[in-house]
Amino acid sequence: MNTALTMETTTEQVCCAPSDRPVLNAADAQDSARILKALSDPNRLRLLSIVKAGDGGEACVCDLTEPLDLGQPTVSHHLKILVDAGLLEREKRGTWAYYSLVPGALEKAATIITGL
Amino acid sequence: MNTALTMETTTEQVCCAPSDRPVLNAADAQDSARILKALSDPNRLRLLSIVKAGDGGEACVCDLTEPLDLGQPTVSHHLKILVDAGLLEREKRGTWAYYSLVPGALEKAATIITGL
DNA sequence: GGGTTACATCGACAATTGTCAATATCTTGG
DNA sequence: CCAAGATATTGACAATTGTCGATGTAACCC
Repeated sequence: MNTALTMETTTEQVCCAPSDRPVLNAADAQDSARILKALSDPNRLRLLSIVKAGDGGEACVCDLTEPLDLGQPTVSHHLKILVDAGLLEREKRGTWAYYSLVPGALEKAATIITGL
Repeated sequence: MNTALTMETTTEQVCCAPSDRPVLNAADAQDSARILKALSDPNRLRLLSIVKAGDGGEACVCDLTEPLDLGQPTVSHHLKILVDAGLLEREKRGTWAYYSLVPGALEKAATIITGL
C-alpha cells in the first residue's frame, strides 16, 4: 500500500533513537511472506517432507493423499500453493503428476529468515 | 533433534530403501508450522527486521508503530504472536517495553525448513 | 491525587484460509 | 469412441486471521 516511506525530519526523540540501518521494506516483506506463508501449514510441511524423502526425490498425488489423511482435492490445492510459491515443480508423466523439490528453493526460503 | 541414530553395522546399502524414511509426522509438523506461521506475515517480518537493526538489537513499541503504518494495538498483537512463537522476548523498563530477538531463534526456524 | 504517557487487552468486523463434495479435464486401455 | 482412472477446478462452508476502536492497566510527573 504505502510505498512512500519518506522519512520526515522529526525533532522529537522521546524514546529511543531509531538507527537507519537496512530494514525490510513493505514490498520485499510481502514477497518474503508469500513464500513463508506457503510453509506455514503443517500439511504442506509434511507434503514437502514426503516429496523430499520419496524415491528419486519425487512423489505423485496418489502417494501423498493417503499419509496425510486428506481428500484428493485438498492435496492438489496444497500442492498448487507450493508450486506457486516456487518450492515444488510439477511434471506430468502419463496419467500421473509427479512433484519434486525445486533445487535450492528451501535453502533460499531459509535465507529469508536468517537474513532478516 | 536428529533422530537418525540408527548406525547400521556395515550392512549393504540398498539404493531404494523402501518405506520408513524419516518423514515429518503430524505432531512435529504442527509444532513447526506454528513457528513458521508467526513468520508468514509481512508486517511481522518487518517487525523482526526493525528490532534486529535497532540500537542494541532491541526496539520499543513506539519505534515500531510508526514505520509500519499500523495502529498500536495491532503492533502489540503482532509482537505477542512473535513472543509466543519464541522469536522475540519482551523486557519492560519503566514505561517502555523493549523487544529483542531471542538468540538463535531465527536460525532454528530456518533449520525447520532446510531440515525437512 | 490527578493527569499523561506507553502499552496491553477486549470486542467486533471483513478478509483470508483449509477443507470437502461435486464436477470437469485429461490420459490410457479396450 | 467409450469407459475408467488420476488429477485439477469449482463452489460452498466453517475456522482462523489481521485490523481497528474502545477500554484497561501500569508507570511516570506535576
